[in-house]
Amino acid sequence: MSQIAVMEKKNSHLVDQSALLTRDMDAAAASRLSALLAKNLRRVQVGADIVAEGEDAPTILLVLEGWVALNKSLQNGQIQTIDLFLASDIILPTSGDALVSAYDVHALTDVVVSSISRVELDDLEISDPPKMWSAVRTHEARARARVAERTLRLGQASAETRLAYALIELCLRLEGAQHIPKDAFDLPLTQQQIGEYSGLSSVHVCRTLRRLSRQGLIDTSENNRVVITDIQGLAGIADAELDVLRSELLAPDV
Amino acid sequence: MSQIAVMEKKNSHLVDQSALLTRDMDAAAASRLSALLAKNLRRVQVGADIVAEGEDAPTILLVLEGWVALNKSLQNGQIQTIDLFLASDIILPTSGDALVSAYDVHALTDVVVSSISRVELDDLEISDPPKMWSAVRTHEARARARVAERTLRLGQASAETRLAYALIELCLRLEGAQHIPKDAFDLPLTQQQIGEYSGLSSVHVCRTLRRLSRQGLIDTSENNRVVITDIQGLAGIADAELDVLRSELLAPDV
DNA sequence: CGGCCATTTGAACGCGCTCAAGCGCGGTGG
DNA sequence: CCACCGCGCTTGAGCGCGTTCAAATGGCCG
Repeated sequence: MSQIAVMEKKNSHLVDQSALLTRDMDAAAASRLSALLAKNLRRVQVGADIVAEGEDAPTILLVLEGWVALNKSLQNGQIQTIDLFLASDIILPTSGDALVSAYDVHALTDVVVSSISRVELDDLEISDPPKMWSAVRTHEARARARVAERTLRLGQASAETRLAYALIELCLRLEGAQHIPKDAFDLPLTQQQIGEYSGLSSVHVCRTLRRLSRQGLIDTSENNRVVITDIQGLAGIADAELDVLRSELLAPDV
Repeated sequence: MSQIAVMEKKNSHLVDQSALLTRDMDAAAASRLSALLAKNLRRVQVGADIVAEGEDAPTILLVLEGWVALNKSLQNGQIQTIDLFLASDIILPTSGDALVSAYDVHALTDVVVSSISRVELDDLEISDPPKMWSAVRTHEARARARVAERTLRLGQASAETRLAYALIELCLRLEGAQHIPKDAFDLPLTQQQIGEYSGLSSVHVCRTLRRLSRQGLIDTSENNRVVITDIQGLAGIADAELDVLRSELLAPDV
């Protein structure tokens, strides 16, 4: 067995995440795409940038494992996290000009990603039907819904509401196939990073989390872990309805 | 001439905006799509909702004339404008479930729109190559860039920066084909609505606009009209570089 | 044990909000 | 014609939420 073949075997469970891209493709096209993704597999350590702002960026970036933040920052260094991505999510790091990234794509944990560059995409397009874009559109619709809900609260709601919402959002996104909220989960973000996500200072994140915790809504005693003890109460503070939110954020693949 | 034919003639300059969708299609497909858009043409008055939150929504909504706001609101009635759309922009009002809108789509001026519903889209897809999606993706990339830039400032920047940025953004989007910023333009928003766009109260919008005006950066003496008198200065306060921003927001159609 | 980083808590400031009153302008009707 | 609205803009006063600065505490690893 060649070294590459061994590597591909070892990583096969990761590339399986790409099933969402290859679905509906004919077998030949699907295997060509899988091979491309296996070739472009990349492991990135916690805290490193997967793509830096202003760098050349792939057109499509696939998260296979770990947590990824899409960040933008002001000249004074203040960071805002535009969106968070988990395993199986699709990141489109380029804005209009389709070459250079307008964002920092940051590894919040050790991460495994794969990617498709613009030229590779053009090569595929020649031979493969663009069924793939349908999956990309679904993911983009979910991302739009997430960003809109967060923007609403960032612009109009209190710190308590913003944080409660962030927790509810992550809780729902992590719930997976079975439709029960995952009310206890690892949250590999520092309070600083939670603040970057919700537009708050780390100090105020701390205060507000403790307040939620004192109200008996969450339990943060274990480090880097959140237990939601009263999801209805938390959803109330987040100004969210769980069912509605779920249908927005977890829309099925079309 | 039949009445419908007359109407289609009268509206032809509007449907021409759809050239961006039909580009690269073969003539037959293009004319079928144009006919569909002409059939679905709709005029909406200032202040009316084009699509209300929770209603069935078209998959693609095309703005042919006027200004449109994509709004979300909290239970207490507070409104946040997620994005603004001008003539020739494409709105994707559905989130995940692809049927019901998660937004209010609101006419800020008298507006002409057209739309393609999910079923119409499926019908087209059968016969027409999905070249159209390429245009949609381009527009979506621009929309993502806009939302990201605004989210960054909504989360991290002062009222002055947010407002300066909003003006710069609109100024660039209105500049059109020639690459000179349109430094004087009609702004058909009340200060209340500017506040909904930038996450500020109408009172503070007023104060901040006056401050910008006192600094000699803008002139708002004429009602519903903005003249940018020092675009470099304004860009400085907005924490933006005009060239970079332009390439993000006005990316060419691929 | 010491060193480092994240979290926690306190104190004080200030930006942007709310409440409230006044102003300017266009439209309507006596 | 002017009186009278109604709506949006303007300005003032005061408050409160979230910030910054600072110091103390806690947890993890060398």
